[in-house]
Amino acid sequence: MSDETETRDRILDAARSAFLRHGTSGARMQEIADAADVNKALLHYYFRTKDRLAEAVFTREARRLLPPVLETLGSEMPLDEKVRRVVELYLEVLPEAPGLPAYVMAEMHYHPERLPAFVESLTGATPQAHGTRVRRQLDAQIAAEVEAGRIRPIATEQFMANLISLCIFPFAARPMLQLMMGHREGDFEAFVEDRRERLADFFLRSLRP
Amino acid sequence: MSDETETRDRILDAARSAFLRHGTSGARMQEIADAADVNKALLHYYFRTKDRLAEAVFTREARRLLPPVLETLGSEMPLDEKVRRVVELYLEVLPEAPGLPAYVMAEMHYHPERLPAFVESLTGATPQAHGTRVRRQLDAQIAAEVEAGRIRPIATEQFMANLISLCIFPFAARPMLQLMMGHREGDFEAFVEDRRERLADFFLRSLRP
DNA sequence: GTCTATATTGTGATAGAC
DNA sequence: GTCTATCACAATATAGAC
Repeated sequence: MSDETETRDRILDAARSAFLRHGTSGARMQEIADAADVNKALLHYYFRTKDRLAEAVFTREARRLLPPVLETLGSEMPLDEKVRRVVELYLEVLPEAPGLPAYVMAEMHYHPERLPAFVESLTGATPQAHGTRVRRQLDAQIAAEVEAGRIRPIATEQFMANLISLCIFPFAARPMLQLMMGHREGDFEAFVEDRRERLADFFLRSLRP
Repeated sequence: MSDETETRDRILDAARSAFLRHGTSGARMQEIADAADVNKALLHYYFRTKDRLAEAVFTREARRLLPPVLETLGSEMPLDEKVRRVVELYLEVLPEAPGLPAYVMAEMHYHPERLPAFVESLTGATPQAHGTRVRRQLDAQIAAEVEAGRIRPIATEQFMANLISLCIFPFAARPMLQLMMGHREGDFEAFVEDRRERLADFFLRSLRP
């Protein structure tokens, strides 16, 4: 049973790699089995279908990304700290996961109907509950900061969209960015390093009165 | 031959719809044929393989998005005008193309080796040429603005990444954003409308000294 | 250019031994 | 739990008539 979970994890790792490189339907069960060093039949033994295997991978990856960010945004932490924390979280994890954001966004478009149940199983709460909790917390904080004259008025939706866009997009569009910027070996890593130091300030500065 | 191009376009439209909804390998030739109201064999007559059909769709879509933006960024236009123009371009086109950014980004990750040749065929110039032209033009403009004390120093790469991220990401991650924001029918459109008016200012404000 | 019919291979999934 | 062998069908691609 240590073997059991070890094999299961090996399959998940192999599947993750294949799915991120080819997409769910582009990946081949045979390739995953080979990479996990097991037989194809074993994939079905553990996950029944390709679709469920993809779901397991998707869930495992999302669990690393969504909960910490939602928790941070919905917390009592001061607004500027939240911004720094979210930037930190994303720029820490995403460099280790090339292809993940693009894969996730594409799959979300291909199966939007699965999303609500997915988030629910992920957080233990209905999406609406999370949505409104984060939403209200940010609404209140932004209103208070505006009232105190520390930031300009901004719609909470735009605040969230801007922050998350700046964190995730460069990783999702990495091949295009590298091309546009004439990147060579290692340039992207340096770009990200620079970004880790400056992104939060860039964002916060745009909120100044 | 008016028939010829008309049929070809009908196939491209049908393929576009299928690819954006299911991805290249997830889409079925039969579905495309049905939607275009032709037989499957005709798809191969016009495009030989599914892969070439996908490439044709990809190219046609990218041709609408990349050249105008690269041209704007590489032009002699003042920096703040460039920002407003790029925001305008993207927020004008992307609402009509749900699923396109996510599809494009995923496919770029699945076939990064095709990208250089693709950009070359698209713009008639090598990616490096475009890259450096846009790059140098922006480098010079940013340096001049900094020198004049009108903006804070910022690396050109961060400038470009930030601008493009803010424009494209919300459309690429639309399903997730809608969920996080508790959107109902029409809410996303209102969000985009608001964004069209405020995004350029948000970005430019972050550059202020 | 467009169709029907068919070839052929790829691929997810299962049966059953060990 | 893991394997070998195989099924069943889905899906791309082609041949050839009209």
